[in-house]
Amino acid sequence: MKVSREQMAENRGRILTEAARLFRDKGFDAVSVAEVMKAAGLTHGGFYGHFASKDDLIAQTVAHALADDQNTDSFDAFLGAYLSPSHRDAPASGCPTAAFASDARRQTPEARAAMAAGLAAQIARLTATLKGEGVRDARGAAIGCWSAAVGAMIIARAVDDPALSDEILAQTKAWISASLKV
Amino acid sequence: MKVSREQMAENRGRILTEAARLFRDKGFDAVSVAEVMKAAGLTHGGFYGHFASKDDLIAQTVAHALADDQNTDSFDAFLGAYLSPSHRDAPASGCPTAAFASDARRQTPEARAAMAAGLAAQIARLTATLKGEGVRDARGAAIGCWSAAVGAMIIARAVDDPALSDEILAQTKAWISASLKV
DNA sequence: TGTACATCAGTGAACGCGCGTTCACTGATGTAC
DNA sequence: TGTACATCAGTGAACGCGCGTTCACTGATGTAC
Repeated sequence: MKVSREQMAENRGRILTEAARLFRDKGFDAVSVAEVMKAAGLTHGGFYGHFASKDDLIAQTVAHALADDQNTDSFDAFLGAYLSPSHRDAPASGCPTAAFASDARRQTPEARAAMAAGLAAQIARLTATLKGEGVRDARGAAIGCWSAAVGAMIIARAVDDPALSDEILAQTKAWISASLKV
Repeated sequence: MKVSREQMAENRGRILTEAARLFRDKGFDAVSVAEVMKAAGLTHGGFYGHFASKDDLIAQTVAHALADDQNTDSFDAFLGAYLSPSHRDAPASGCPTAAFASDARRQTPEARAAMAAGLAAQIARLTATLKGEGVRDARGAAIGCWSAAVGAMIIARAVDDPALSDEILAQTKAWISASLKV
């Protein structure tokens, strides 16, 4: 049955939100179109009224998830929240860069372009924050810090030894902080 | 037809080598058992004489690929080779940590344990190298450097803007070097 | 404002396809004598 | 050392399954009068 224009826009938004959650949790390949639609409270057949293909959904989800990313805190507060065990243990609602970056390489040009745009925006945000805190070569530091934070999160999630995982988060956090105090 | 014991051992080794190459290039999900066997010059039916399942192959490939990792160079030489465009552009023969870490989260306990063991060994190797070069808190620095190097490689590969990708590698390399000179 | 009807968002059965895995078979290996 | 035969690594057809995608249909929406 047809639904109102507002309802349709809301449905589309819910598909994107649920896709962002499921893709971050399980990866692009392991989540089916039917699973996303069911999570959004719809049936799978209606999917193609909203998106051209699963690849199209992936590209739009990457763009949507990275655009939502904000970090207006002080750098220390941001880093503390990012490299925390609770962020590590909740990938479904966590950083889309850490969740999507590895798979992005194998996605369509549209998805990779969205990734590049989101990354450039995040680097710009971090550069502004660090510059405001008096860090010299703020852009170089922003790129280095962001690489270290994303890398530590991916590695900490890969490991099933909780002590090693905690140590990777804590040591990386300490190392980033120390290198900014120069 | 039956083959000699030596031939069988050689076949098994070739399956693991080809799996390591294909999995690094395309990811675990996108490579089929038949594709691995064909790359090793065999047919898919014989696979289950060597491995219990595809998951078993994944776990053994992760263990095998990470065990082969060595870096006996000076830290600067290692870092220069690691964060190079040529390494970024050849994931199939490149660092297995950068290739497997993100997907490891969703693999079997056996694969995750192999990941943890490989990571612990790599951190120990880097710690020894840095300690030998007079770095204080060598373990903390090793963990921070490794997180940054792996994160930069994953991000540089995710982006389809060559200038941004090159900048991520170069700036991360410079940032790591600078933070070790303190 | 009220009515008639064209539009179209969503439904669910169906499709072709490739996957992981199984299994009856083949024929070279390697052991028992 | 030579022969007979049991073993078993590898083959390739076949399986059941879940996937992305299509499509005829339904019925509420929203427009024309």
